[in-house]
Amino acid sequence: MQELRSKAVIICGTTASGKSSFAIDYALKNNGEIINIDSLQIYKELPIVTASPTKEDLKKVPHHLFNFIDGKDEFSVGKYLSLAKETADEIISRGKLPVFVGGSGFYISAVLNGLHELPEADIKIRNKVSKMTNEEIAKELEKNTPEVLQKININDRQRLSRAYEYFLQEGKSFLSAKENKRLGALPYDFEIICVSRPKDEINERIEQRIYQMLDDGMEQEIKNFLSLNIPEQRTISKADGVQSFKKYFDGLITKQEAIQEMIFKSKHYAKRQRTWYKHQLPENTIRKELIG
RNA sequence: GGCCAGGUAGCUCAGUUGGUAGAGCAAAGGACUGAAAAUCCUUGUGUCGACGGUUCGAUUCCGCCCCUGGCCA
Repeated sequence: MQELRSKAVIICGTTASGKSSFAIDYALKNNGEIINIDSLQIYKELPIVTASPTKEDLKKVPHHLFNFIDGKDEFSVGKYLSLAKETADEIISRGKLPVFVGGSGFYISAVLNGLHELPEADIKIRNKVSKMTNEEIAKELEKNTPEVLQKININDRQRLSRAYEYFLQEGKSFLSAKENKRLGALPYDFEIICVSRPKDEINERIEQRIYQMLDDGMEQEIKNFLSLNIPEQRTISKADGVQSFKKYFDGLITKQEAIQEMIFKSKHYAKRQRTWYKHQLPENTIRKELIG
């Protein structure tokens, strides 16, 4: 006999696809509560830039895991996964439906499939590795676990560094880690809805939304954020628009150029999301084209 | 109207001492296992402004015309 699993829903879609308002409607109709599954809306510092839910949204239906992590703190999919499980279990215990909403493919994959059993990144080791050049890291990997270099491009700084960090922590090849079983997949019966819109429409909505963000006080928000001096390497600092506006504040480019750069970055992000959703989501995903 | 500088990829420009061209950005496709809005990989034929001339051969030299800036009338 198969155990009876609780139901849960994941609603994903590219940036500016309208997934958030779709999700609110969905939650209202299905006795649901919304759980964030977006890697940047997790942080509290940039609600406007990250298009986090508005006060009006929050009034309509309960939202969880939005804008609560301090940008200077380290965060990870692993941490997200346990928070997500806790939150969803609690929602289910109250007889409600968990409705995950967000665009981060990596997080969605973790929720659905779990993560390989391996230790979290160690900040001390990461800081040490961060001082090395790609060539130096590659040389060390070549010496110790040469097979990982077949899989990782030498320019792919992040994966290169992660593989070497893992070696330093565990003394083993990062590839062997991927043979470990996956743990922590959330034990629910998932319905996955991937919303989309024609590409031209997404592009237009991206532009419109950025002008709306400007009206909503994005410039001041970014200024405040920059005054916190959170390192540029942190993901929160790489939210689309932040570095572009920093260049504008520093007098390196015009405001119009900063806006244009932010638009380009957002379009690139949407592109990467499309690729991910096309190839990485499970077969039974419901693909839904939104209109209007 | 005169002089000067330009007109080369969707954009900004480089280049060809005459043998039909290449960067950045954009665009398209792809990868992805605790940093993921991250990180990375692949993809460049375009009447080289139009028309004539010289030449085996012109985007390159010459003439003329058109367009865009700037300066002078």
